[in-house]
Amino acid sequence: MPSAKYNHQEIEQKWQTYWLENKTFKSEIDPSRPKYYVLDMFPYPSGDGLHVGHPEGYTATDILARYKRMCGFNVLHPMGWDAFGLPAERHAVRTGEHPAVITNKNCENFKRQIQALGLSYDWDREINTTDPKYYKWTQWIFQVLFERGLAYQAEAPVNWCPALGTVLANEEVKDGKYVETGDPVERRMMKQWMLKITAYAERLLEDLDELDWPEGIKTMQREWIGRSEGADVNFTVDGSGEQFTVFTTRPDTLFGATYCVLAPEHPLTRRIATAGQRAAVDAYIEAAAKRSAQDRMKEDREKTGVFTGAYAVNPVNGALIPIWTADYVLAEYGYGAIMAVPAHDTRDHEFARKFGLPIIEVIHSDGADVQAAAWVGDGTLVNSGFASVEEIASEQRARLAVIWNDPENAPTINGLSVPEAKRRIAAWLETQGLGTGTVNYRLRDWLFSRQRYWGEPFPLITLDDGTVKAVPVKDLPIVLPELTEYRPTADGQPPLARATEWVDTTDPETGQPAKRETNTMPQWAGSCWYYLRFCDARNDHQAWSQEAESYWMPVDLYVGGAEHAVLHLLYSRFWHKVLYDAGFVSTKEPFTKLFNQGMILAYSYQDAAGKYYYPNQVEQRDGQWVVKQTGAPVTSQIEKMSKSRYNVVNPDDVVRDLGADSMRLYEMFMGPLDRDKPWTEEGVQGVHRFLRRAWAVFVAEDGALHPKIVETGGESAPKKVLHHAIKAVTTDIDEMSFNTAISRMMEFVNEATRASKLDREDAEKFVLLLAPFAPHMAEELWERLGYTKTLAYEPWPECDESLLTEDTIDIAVQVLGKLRGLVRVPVDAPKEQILAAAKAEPNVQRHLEGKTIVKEIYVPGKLVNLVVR
RNA sequence: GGGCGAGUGGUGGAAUCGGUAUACACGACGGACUUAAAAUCCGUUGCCCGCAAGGGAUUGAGGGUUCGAGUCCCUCCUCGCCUACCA
Repeated sequence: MPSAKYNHQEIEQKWQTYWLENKTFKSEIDPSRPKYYVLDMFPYPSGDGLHVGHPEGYTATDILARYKRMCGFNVLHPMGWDAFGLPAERHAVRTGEHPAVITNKNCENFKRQIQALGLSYDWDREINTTDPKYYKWTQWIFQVLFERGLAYQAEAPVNWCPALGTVLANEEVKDGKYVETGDPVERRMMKQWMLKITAYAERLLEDLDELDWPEGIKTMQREWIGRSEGADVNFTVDGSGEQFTVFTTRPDTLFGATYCVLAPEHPLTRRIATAGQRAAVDAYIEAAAKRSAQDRMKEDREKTGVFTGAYAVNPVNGALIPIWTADYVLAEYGYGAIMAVPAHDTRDHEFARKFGLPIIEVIHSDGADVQAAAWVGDGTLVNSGFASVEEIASEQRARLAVIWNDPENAPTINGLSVPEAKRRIAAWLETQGLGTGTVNYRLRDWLFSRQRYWGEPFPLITLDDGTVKAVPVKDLPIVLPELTEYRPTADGQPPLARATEWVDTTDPETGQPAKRETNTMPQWAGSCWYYLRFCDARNDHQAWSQEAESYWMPVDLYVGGAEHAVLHLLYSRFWHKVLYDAGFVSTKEPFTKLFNQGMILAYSYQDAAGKYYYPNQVEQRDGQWVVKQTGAPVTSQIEKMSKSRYNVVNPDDVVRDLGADSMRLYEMFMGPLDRDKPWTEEGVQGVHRFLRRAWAVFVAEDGALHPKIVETGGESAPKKVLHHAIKAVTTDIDEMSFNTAISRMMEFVNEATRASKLDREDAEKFVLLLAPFAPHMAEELWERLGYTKTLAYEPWPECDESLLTEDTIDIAVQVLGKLRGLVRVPVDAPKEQILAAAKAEPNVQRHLEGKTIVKEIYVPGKLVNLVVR
């Protein structure tokens, strides 16, 4: 006997089991059907379990997946675990337990929680980045990069985090701290594996244009890549054979260069320092090295610097300009050296003012006083050139004779506009052999090694002579060795150095002794290509087959948080392009459309002392929030969910109390998917009530199908509302406006509740409409309507437009733009008739009295506006 | 400092192209059911004036374009996120 009440626990359990046992959502290549690949950013399975933010994106993609299946698409909708990472390693260090143990436990918990939400994943494609069967192929891709010369070792200034005992990527450091934990980070020189992402800078930038991604994310990637056009200019150090190159975006201001600055780390800085300045320079370099990135970022960082005592020759006019060293010049960008033009660069201006260096105007703009502030805008070139070489002071000419290819060709750009001057001077520099037009990128090569245990080992060996070789593919994966102690070694070596038997190996080709790499790959590695593995997740011979890749790729829709705007998304695009060049993938870009869901926030309650209270500890009295027990007033605010704020909502509780369908529906109903919005208990209750009302339309008190559902109800109010809903829900899903789609379904349920008869056909169509949103209830109702098979592949209902057209319509009548009445007219009434009816409307007449109509505006089917005087 | 986004009832939000602002939901209030409460159902509900008919103001502030502006343009304010010496 089917139960009468909406028992979400029973229903959800039943259908989740059904889907799993019948592998309802298993997807296989089927060239006869169009494919749709909809992907979630797979989670790091933390020990805290799922929070309500995860299901927001997952529900959105699940709705799309279920909808597309019903529309006849062959849908690929997979899930997996980005399971390497620091928390598991820290746990291992503390307990001595292998990180895989806790990792697998967490994965199981996540899986249980995700399955409890009724998400339609093809679990046969589940992957785990820490599984050797998976990371075998991560290692293989690394070798593809290595063999193409895109992986190299370099002594590089790195972000060393003493608390973690490892280096971090630039992207993982913000304000001198590790973004995840806030531990301070300092600079060190270390030999590291680097990936040459800069070789792809131009393509990573260009191909953004074709992507259907949020503009904000594209902008962030463009800025991260930071392309800037300019010129390399060579300077000689006066009185020594030394030379250095600077990069500038403003070669047009070369005549205004009054000094140069080398980064403290620049190799020449120490070398060119004169005897008199040496002590000061050495002290400055040392201080700069010690200064943490944190200090360098200080808000009111006053510019500092030291004169080296040396002078450079300005290549355009032979002037001697002092060379300083200062930490406002970054060693990692360009050449770590600049020419300073204080008149036209705010940073140089600030520095010049502080140290009394000359400021020469070379771009003139009326009203701009370059002595007071740098002028960075447009203008006309002044003080920039010579009619002939004779104009140049003889002493300067002598210096120029040495460096110019063509000593008779003096530069002149006076009177030109900025863009024209840039072109002219760049061309002149080239003929003189003093520089070239170049493009620079802010993007740096990707620091790819970590001094950790819980990551992919590098598939490389180093022979005694220093030769680095890739391990043959047949010998992959290089599996992590078992350790008893996961701490770095006493002398600062990564934990893998403890596995001496593992480190000491032999070259399988020559039998020579060799050593394995003790660094591991960063967490990004596994997530760089997981979307490709999903295409062919159980392939033991290849990372993926060409057949699977060409059928499923690219990802049609990728949904995740905006926090991965640059890192993961840029790295993935980079790997994908390398794989494209190597012929392993058929598309230039992996993710056609990207969508960022907003954050789910929550109310938190705090007393005057700053102490937080759980929502159930407070209540509202006369509009003021107070602590229930003490009556002490508290403030309520909307904040990010966090344990310390006592405002975390646990999805397990929601699923247990109100059901997965309510949880899903509520997260979609809260507001637009891409916006941040606060969770409220009343809100979930509200959608739960909607589901109960929907249930009551279908199921009578005795548990049988509700008698109001009849074979033919004729033209009924619910039918009309249903077809409106079909139309709106269909376009809303396509546009990912799930909140409005749900309100349309609510309108139908309200109407159907009121109605005494409901066409069986309409009842069925509504169930199909509801299915992507509340799949458990929909399946249950479908079964109660007499079907024995899942509705997952039933065709999506179609809207009958003829039902939406009305015989009569209401036309709004405005006088001078203000609404004064409504007239009901036949839908095909001619304009004249409508205008006449409008003017005849009593209230409209009152507003026309004593006035003359000067203009009549008629918007067909909408309104009439009468302009009077 | 720079970039992006957002500001609409008591609350979350809706309004496809410039065309009836406030759909849908929450909350609140009133009623039914109940010994009572919860749950459920029905009704009312943006603000001001008015018994009503109706009128007035209203989408962060101010200005503009237009027959007509939440929507387009300019100036400003507030909040959120991202970013920060990149030559």
